[in-house]
Amino acid sequence: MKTLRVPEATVTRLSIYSRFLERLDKNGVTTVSSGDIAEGVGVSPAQVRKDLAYFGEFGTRGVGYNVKDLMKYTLRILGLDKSWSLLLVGAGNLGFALCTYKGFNMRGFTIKAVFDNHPTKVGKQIGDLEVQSLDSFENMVEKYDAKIGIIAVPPKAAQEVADLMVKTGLKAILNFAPVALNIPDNVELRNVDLSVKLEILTFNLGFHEAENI
Amino acid sequence: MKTLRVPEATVTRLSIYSRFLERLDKNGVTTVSSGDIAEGVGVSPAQVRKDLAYFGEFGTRGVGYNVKDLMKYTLRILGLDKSWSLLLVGAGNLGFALCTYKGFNMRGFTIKAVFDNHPTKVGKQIGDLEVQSLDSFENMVEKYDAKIGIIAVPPKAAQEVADLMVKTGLKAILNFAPVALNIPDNVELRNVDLSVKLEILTFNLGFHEAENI
DNA sequence: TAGATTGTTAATCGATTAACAATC
DNA sequence: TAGATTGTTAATCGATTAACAATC
Repeated sequence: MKTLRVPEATVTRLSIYSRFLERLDKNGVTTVSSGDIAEGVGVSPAQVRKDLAYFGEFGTRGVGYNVKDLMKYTLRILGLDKSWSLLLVGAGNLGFALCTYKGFNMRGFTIKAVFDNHPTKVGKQIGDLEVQSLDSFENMVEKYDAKIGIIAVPPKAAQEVADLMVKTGLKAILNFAPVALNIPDNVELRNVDLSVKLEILTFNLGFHEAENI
Repeated sequence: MKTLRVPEATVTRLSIYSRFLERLDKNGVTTVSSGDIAEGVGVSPAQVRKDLAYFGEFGTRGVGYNVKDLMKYTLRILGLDKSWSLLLVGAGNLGFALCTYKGFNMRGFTIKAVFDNHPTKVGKQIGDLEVQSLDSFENMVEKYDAKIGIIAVPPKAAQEVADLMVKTGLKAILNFAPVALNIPDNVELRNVDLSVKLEILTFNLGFHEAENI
């Protein structure tokens, strides 16, 4: 069996191509070349073709790719041909923003329940969800057959929440708390760190200034 | 001159080491080895030493690193030995969450002004900031000597906001809108894409299932 | 001194880029 | 057919890992 390991960078770009293709499709574009995609998302045409080649042959030489087809293929590859139930822990401002974030729904993600252990938060309404105590977490995992949890609690509480998610059988965690979590290998973990990218910017700003001296 | 290009991955990790060192320092730890750091943030000891070696020799053989010193060095390298003024455009839920996000302040970032062009948003209070119309953007860039802008508007409005930021002289942009922005080379741009990492998770979940068949 | 740990070099690994034959 | 564009291979580039001399 041909089990070529797919670089994570390729998956990241695939997600971006996929969204770009949705936009083209919405605008009525029917055919697209690797060069068009490359220009639209800011990579090289060779990169686009190489990335797609990990998964099959989707284009026609001399012509390009059918937008609707390629869009569907990329969505399927990413696992987005079905919808995903998310459980969110942390009903602070970030949790609230994530609950109402349109970008998730547009890609087939639905936050089914929000949890927080702070007494002032429990019972609060966020959109059409009522914030629940963590006591009901396990029940909700079952009820919604959830596989993915989102952590949006302060750093100190994050590991405890992660442990709960692992214990209750979630298979993947998206962590917004700026700490390194300890998680068994069979659970997927990715971190979104809101300030790291900002620090890359300040690093680069400082560096450029230094070069001018 | 020794101008070794620093990989962006190294800068990213440096930001993470830096925060870990702050935590150690707060806990009263005075000395740390590359192995300790590696374990704390989930990389290899060799990686830690290699990353630091881009910037100098900060440790003592046989001993390790002085926590407080290394913390200060990493902060300085990242440009965080001074504070940074941020201008945020987009007073939706995400903008609100970013305004109140503690993680920024803890690293020396302060959002000085929030902007939105929607009539229902202008004048609204977010913490101690009043949402302003974009008409005052240029004035605020000057007033706060801002170098960095944050975009937290819907995808369709993002390019227009980016153009304004470039025109008014900002040097770096952190973009939360899920679109590829067109920006001149002399302005730094980084994107935080909230759903891409989620899609890496679903990709990996699907892939693992397939392997079991 | 013996043990520990750094800084650095060389080896390995992996990802990107360039080039081009295949083919519509 | 001529022009365009894919899929794929080979070459290049860059980052990570392993190993170890230096040295506290």
